[in-house]
Amino acid sequence: MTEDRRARKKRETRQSLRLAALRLVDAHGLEHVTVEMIAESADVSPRTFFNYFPTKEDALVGPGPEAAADVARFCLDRPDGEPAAAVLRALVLDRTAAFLGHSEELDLQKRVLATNPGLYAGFHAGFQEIERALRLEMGRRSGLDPERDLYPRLLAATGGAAIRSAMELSRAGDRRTLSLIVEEAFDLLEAGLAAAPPARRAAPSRRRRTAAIAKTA
Amino acid sequence: MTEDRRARKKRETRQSLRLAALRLVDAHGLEHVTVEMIAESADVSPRTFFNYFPTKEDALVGPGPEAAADVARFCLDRPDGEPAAAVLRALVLDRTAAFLGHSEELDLQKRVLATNPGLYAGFHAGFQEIERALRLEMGRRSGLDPERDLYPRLLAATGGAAIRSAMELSRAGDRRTLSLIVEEAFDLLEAGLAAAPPARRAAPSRRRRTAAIAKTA
DNA sequence: ACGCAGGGTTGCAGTCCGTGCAACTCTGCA
DNA sequence: TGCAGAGTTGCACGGACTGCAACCCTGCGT
Repeated sequence: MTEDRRARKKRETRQSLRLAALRLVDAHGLEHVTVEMIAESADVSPRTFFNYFPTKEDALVGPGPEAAADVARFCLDRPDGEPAAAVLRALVLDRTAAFLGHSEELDLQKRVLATNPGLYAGFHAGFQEIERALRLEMGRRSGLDPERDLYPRLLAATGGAAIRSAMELSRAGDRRTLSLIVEEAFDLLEAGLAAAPPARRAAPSRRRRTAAIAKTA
Repeated sequence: MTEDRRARKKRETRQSLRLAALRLVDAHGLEHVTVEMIAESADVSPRTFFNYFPTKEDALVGPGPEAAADVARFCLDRPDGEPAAAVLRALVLDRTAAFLGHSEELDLQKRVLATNPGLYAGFHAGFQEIERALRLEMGRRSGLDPERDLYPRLLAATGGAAIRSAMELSRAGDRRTLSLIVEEAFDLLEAGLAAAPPARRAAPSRRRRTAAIAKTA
C-alpha cells in the first residue's frame, strides 16, 4: 500500500489543477486566466488551489513534488565508482530526454513556456530545489563536503547552467535535438572553460568535436 | 549636459525609493513593509512607486538600470586580444569586488538578503538581464555568433553559476573572502569539470591550490 | 512674459493574488 | 458506530499591481 485512497486523491487533484492551469493558459494567455477559473475548471474551490500551489505560476512551471527524489534516485542507481562529473552529465542528459518526451502535460508546458517567456524565471527557480539534492550526491561522489566545499556546489550549479544554455539555444533556433546540444555543453565544460571552440570560419580542428556545426551560409 | 534637471530628479527619486525600501525592510522585515510605507518614506505617492519598479522586490534587489551597460563597458576596456574566458573571469572578479565594497545601500542590501533568503531568487533573476550583455561580448571575443552558438551562452551562464556558488558557499559559512572563492571557482572551471579536487582527507597535491582549506576538525 | 507640449506625478477605482481562521466533510480505523 | 485526523471550503481581509484621466511642472519657442 504505497498509496492509499487519500494519497491518490491528493495526487489526482494536484495533477488536475496543473493540467487545468496549463490548458487554460495555453488557450487564453497567462494574464487572462485567474486562479478562480483554474479551480473552477478542476472542480475545487479557489481556496483549495492554494493548498496545492503557493502561486499561480507554480501550478504551471513548478517542479513536481517528486523531482528532487527522482534526481536522488537516479544518482544512487549509478555505478559506485563513477566520478561526480560523469554522473552529472548522465543525469542532465536523462532529465533532458525526459523533457523531450510527449504527453499532454509536457506539450502544453512547452507551448506555454514558449508563448510566455516570463515564466522561464520560475521554471529555472525550480531547479534550485533540485540542485540541493544534486549537491549532496556530488559531494558524496567526490569525497567532499556538500556543505563546506565549493566543488559540489559548483557542479550542481553548472549542471543547471548547461541545461539553461541548451534550452535557450534551442529556443533561439538551433534545430539539433536538445540532447545533442547538452552533449556539446558538457564537452565544452569538461574541456575547461578556457578552451574555446574554433571560431566560425576556421577549419575544423583535428579532434572529434560535437560542436560548431555551421548552420549559417 | 549628459543629465538635465529632469533626468537627475528621476535618478534621485529612484535611489530614494530604493534606499527607503531597504531601510524599512531591514528594520521591520519584508512582510511588514508595504509599498505604501516605502512611498511615504520616500515622499512620493504609492502610485509613483510603480512607475519606477514593477514589484516591491525589484526595489530591493533588482539590477540598477546601469548594470548591463556597466558590464558592456568593462568588457570593452579589456585588451583586444584577450580571450573570452579570461575576460569573463576578470569581469566576475570585478563585480564581486564591487559587491564587497561598503556603502549604506550595499550594506543594507547584504543584510536584507541575508535575513530574507527568499529574495535571492529575484536577485539572481537580475543576472539574466546582465548575462545578455555578457553573451554578446563573449561572442565577439571568441569569434562566434552570440545568438546561434553555444559557447558564448554557456560562458555567460557559467559566470552566473560561479557567482551564485561562491555566494552560497560564503553564506554557508566559508570565512574566506568572496573574491578568493570566486578565484577557486574559476580555477576549477578552467581545469575542466571532470578534474575533481582531491577529496577531503587526501594529502594536499603538489600544485598550488586555492581550494580545500579544511575548516573542520 | 506668456503659453504650449511632453514628461512626470497623483488619485481613483478596480481586479486579483494570497493568507489566517473556523467550520464542515470525508476517510480510515478501532 | 463513533472518533481522530486529513482535506476542503467559505469568509473576510490586506496588499500588490494596473488603466485611466486629471493634474503639475519644466523647458522651450514666441
